[in-house]
Amino acid sequence: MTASFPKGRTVTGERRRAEARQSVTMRDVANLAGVGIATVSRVVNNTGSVTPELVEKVQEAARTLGYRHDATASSLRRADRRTGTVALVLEDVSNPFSSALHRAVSDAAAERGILVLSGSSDESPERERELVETFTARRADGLIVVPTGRADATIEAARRLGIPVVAVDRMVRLDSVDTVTVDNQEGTARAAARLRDLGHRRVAYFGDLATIWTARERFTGFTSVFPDVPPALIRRELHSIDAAEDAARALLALPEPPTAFISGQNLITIGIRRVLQDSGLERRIALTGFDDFPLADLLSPGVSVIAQDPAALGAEAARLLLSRLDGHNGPARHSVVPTRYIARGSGEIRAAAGEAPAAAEVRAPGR
Amino acid sequence: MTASFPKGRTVTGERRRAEARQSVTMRDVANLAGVGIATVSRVVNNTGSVTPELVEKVQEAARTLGYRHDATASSLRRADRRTGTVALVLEDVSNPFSSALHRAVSDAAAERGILVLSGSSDESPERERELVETFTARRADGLIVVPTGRADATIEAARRLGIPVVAVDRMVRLDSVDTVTVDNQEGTARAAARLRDLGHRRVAYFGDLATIWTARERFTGFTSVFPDVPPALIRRELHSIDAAEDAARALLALPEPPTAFISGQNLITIGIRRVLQDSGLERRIALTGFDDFPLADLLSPGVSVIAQDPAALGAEAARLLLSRLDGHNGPARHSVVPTRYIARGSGEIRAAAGEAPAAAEVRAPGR
DNA sequence: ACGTTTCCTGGAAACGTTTCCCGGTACGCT
DNA sequence: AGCGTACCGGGAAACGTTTCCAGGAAACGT
Repeated sequence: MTASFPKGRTVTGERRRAEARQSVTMRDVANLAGVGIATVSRVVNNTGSVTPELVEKVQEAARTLGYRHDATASSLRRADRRTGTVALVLEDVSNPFSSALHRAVSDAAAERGILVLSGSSDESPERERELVETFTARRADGLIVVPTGRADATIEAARRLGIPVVAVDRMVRLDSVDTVTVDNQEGTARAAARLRDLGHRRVAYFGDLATIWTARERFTGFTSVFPDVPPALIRRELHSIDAAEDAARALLALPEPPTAFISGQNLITIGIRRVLQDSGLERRIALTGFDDFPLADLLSPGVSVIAQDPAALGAEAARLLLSRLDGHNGPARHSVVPTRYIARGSGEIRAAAGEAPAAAEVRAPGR
Repeated sequence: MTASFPKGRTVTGERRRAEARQSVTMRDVANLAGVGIATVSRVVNNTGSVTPELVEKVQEAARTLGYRHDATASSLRRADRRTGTVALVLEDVSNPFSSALHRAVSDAAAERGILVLSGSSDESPERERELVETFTARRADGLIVVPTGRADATIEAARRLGIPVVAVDRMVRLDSVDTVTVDNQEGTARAAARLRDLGHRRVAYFGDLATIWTARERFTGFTSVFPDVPPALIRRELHSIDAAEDAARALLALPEPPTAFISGQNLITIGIRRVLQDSGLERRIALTGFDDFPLADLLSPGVSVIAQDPAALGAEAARLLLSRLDGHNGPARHSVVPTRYIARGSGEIRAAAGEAPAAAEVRAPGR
């Protein structure tokens, strides 16, 4: 009895299922309800029309059997081949910017019963490539990507497969993908101009990896206001708090240290601030950072930032993607969401009168 | 020619596919390579053994045709029915604790080529239920859940379907699920004892919703050290920064305000600190929070915390889940990962000599 | 009252894959 | 040389679903 089963058609299947406690299928439900399998499908998806009486019978049967719809089988057969899944490639699921974006996308998707797959590229093109490929293999209905900028070929491949893609936070050269970005240049330029107006001339710029589109944009914004800052005050390729700290320490040791810092990114801002604070300079040297971070307001002085709204970014990306899923088929669209300058103090510090403030002056208590 | 197709077997399929630019299947590859479809499958999964020569031919064909493996069809037919997906139900994808956990799980999964589906329950049992049900419909191979504690029935249902579940951060009453939690009681008790040893007697406790297991545990830890703190100093059901701020303000207005606060959670800690800081009391009244948060060290004084390690939590949860996927079938296991007290200053403030410091004394400049 | 349309239902054919099973070839052993 | 074994490859049957199609009953119009 346990060894082998007769070769008969359905008998084998049902026996095996019963034996192995396999999942209960539409056929089981159909049998119990005494209807055709097609009817069960119609009831489950409540599509087509079926007599209320039968609906009740089917639902009853499904309930007693503990039937669970199988989404994979469904999407395999379904005409549109939809899986009800969108995939999200972030830089790092755990950083605040990414995760706020994640949340916004997730919410927009959930509203339509769509699930979100996600992964972290860690700024690595290979990893991005892997993720995009896995996601397309999983037949995600659409892709939202924060592109590293060096795996565009893979994104294009996904596009050619007919999967809609929207690039978020960073522009991408392909003309088949929607993008939603932030006005990086404008925001940085505005913050820079503000420092200029406060009398700052020696303004240091600390930026992220130049492979990152936003980093380049922000830097451009900076140079548009300070076209001839000495190269010694410019550091790029900074991608961690530690790197930023080292660089900041180095600049402060200069004979003519900067009177203000502009940071192109979160972690850099924190690194600079930490060094400033360690040296007791946080009230003497101005600091403005791109991208807000939690608790920036609790520090004293508060850290002024050019805030972007990752949730808005995510929501807009989701909107674009969902419209594609709804069949919209126009040319690529490019949304730009505005930044907002938040004055908290650190960006409102005036330049000291002299080019290089005397040490004594520097150490004076801030208030 | 465009209207209808002859009824012949393969012809129809191929024509249609060509016409509609459908995805290319194994059959297409098999045809081009001049092999059987089974061989293509073997090559793609590199299982079984097939002549190097044929492998080459198949890969060549796959390449020229741009063949993409279809994971949904694959998992449908596959004997183990694996989808290569685990699902993660968090409280909120975008909060630092959740997202760090997310990241750890994601990394462990990625190592095995497993993808992660995620969703936010927002502490709502209905939402948790929905998520778990959707995930099981999607046939996720396993589930990692931060349970609200009020949707256990659904979790049990998933378990009965044979899907391994691990509950993380919070205990769950079911004996079919592995759990990994933090030593909430012990950690809180230790921090409380420390305050007691610094002379504090009027210690306020601010806790999260009592429906949350961790909140109850932490509170228990607190009362074990301060069994008879006046009820006025105890606030629970706090779940946002704002709520914590209001409560903190109210307590400070008391004739006998507390000399120390213990916070059961991140946002509460921040709320308390903000109020303390607004009142210039951050150096007079002690504050210890459960769960670390970024920049806690940059404030001054730094905020002392009972730190948990969400990444470790996630990694352990992933480990437990993956072992189940690998076939481990023992009874439920319960991991407890330790907390760590981080002294940064705010938790090291001594109690003032008098029971209720005079107003003048309180307002004196901190330094 | 009869033809025609509409509606509901069930059987069966896909969807793209894995896996079972069997035929065939090559090889090793006696 | 003959036999057995091991191995490789292909055809076809699943997996659980949706969708096509056709049949039958009911409703409708004249």
